[in-house]
Amino acid sequence: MASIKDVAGQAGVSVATVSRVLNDHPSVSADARARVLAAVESLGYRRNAVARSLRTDQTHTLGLVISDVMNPYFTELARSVEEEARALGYSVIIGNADERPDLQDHHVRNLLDRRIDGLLVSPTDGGSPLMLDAVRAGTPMVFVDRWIPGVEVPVVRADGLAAVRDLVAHLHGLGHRRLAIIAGPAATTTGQERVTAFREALHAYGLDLPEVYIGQGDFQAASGRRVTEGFLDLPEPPEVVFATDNLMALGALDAIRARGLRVPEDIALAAFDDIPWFVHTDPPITAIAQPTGELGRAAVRALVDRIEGRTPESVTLPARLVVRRSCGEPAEPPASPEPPPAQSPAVRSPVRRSQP
Amino acid sequence: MASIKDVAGQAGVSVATVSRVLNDHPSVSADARARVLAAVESLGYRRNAVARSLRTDQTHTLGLVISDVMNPYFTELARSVEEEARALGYSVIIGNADERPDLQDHHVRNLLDRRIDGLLVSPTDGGSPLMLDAVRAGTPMVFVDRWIPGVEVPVVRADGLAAVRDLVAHLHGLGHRRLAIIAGPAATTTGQERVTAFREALHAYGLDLPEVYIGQGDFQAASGRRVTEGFLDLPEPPEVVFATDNLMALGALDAIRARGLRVPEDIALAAFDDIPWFVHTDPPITAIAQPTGELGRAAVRALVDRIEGRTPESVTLPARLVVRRSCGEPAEPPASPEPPPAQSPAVRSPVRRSQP
DNA sequence: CTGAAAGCGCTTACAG
DNA sequence: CTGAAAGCGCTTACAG
Repeated sequence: MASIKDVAGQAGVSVATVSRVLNDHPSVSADARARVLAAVESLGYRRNAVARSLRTDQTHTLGLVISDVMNPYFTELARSVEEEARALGYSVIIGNADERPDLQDHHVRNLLDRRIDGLLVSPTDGGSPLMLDAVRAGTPMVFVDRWIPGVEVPVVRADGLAAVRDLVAHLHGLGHRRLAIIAGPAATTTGQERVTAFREALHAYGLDLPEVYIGQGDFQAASGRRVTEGFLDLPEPPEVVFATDNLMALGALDAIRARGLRVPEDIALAAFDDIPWFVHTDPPITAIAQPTGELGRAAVRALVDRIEGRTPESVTLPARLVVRRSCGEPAEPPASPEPPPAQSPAVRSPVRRSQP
Repeated sequence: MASIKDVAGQAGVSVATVSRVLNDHPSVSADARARVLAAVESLGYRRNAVARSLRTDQTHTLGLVISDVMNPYFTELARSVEEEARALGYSVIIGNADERPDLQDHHVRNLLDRRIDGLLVSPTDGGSPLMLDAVRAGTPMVFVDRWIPGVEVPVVRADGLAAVRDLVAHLHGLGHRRLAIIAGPAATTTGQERVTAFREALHAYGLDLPEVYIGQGDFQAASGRRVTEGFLDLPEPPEVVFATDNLMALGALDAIRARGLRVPEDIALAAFDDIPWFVHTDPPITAIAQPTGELGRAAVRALVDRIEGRTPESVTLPARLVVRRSCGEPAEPPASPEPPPAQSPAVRSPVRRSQP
């Protein structure tokens, strides 16, 4: 592949001059510039980013380590991250941890070796020595969605507290009293927070969250299936299952369907994270929606701020409840024989509901 | 960040020796090795992959340019690609073209500049000059899923012909005669092939595929919605809509639902590409499933073969029909005069069907 | 087994 | 405005 030296030779100038026109440096004569450009064209020259990075000590690349690409929530997050990064002149390399700490470390190591300018991570665990070292070593870093407590790194995330409270209010209003939750890994902040928020919201209604109604999942579909089967085997099964991510909700649906039970008649289902398919499942699933695109963009901005010497800020955006039919229809008609605004006519028109 | 020079200093050896132990070169004394390793540890040294790549002229990185990460089919493809690549000692950088040729070129350019060792692409169009140049320049390349006719590059893809024929047989058996298709971009091979396969299968049953029943989509949900609305506005709407990817099927569902119509009673729906959610949509959707993971892995193997000097081979794997309920119930019970094995009893047990 | 040295392809003060 | 030269952090023949 042609190098800058070849271009210089062809254009009859020094490599310094070639470099200058390539980098839009002002002090280059129009004539030299023209000759260089012509040589670039005729040689099909492409700048070697590897050499450039070595010399300038910047790769203009961001690393993104997410817990699971197959989870539509993270897919969307990754997409918005790449978009914003591109807009700011960076590319991004995605590392998929698949909810495995060892894989997460593999990717962090790889990304660090590649000298990415900064790292965006949604930690799968409480923080490996490697990750902690990276922070200590001064690697520009920002946490998205999940974070590691006690580590001095900006966090960009959604606060689901209010939405979980709304959800519990909705469920309580529907007459449900035995509510169960499929939790995420205790080592993740989202895994813990969602359970805590749920428990507190229940307490506000004088309800308890007994241990047997807390199933330990790992944010993957199979665990949602397993936990739900356990719930259904209970002498007194819950009336509602709240899956703390969309994949576990899928698993829960699988399990419920496999027993020949119906949602919401036999058991209600709600999920954290909203995805387009929830509008079309049978029944449409009530979910807590995060401002995913916003989160991704804000995270990139924070990281780039940090990289470029500005002061990055943590960002917390609210999540919101999207009521559909998987928890049952409201018993009380508002104002008239029918359902209240939030879960009324629009319920039947899911398309509109999911795109407010 | 500590460099190899720092390590050499600390260990009291030359940088050459450090490099040798780092690369497991045999001729290093046990003593030197130990001192180097100790220095690496105490300094927290991490090899600079950028410098290494510049020197060795290989990045051990594969580029993957896909048409749309948000499409679960491609997400899974990307995942399997990364897995196989990792197993073979490569990392992968994903470029999301979002079905936009300009974005596709952006990523190809970026990847080429980064000197990736090889490129895996699922082309969004018929081949930009940039892409063609890259092939001509000898960039190791393999096409996955879609390809560019006339270009000498191995192709790894699924053949949907037989599955489309099975689908049409299924639809015909259900009594449907007016079948419409939502096509993908004509510039993509999959966009064309699926229409052709569908038309030919229809002919085999003496059915026609009139122009008005061919809707031009772009593999994105919005186009599925738009095209389906057009179908529904026809004086004589089709009895079946076959969406040639899962996102357009989602859009079609949206459009059908918005009119208050039911699937399959008012209109039947089938899709190309199967995804886990199709089991739980209302109704479960009949789809053509590709061996996605296999495709991703085979593509990586072909590309790495090419990179490492072996002769890569094109691979074509069969897709298969997965019958669910979105096209209607078989009129006749199996075992008797009607449906062939492919669409019999299991139809009622979608969970099992999707996980054979 | 070990080290000095060249060189990968760039960028960037420094002189002129 | 332009070029010679140093140097980024590695690897790898070449001598010894």
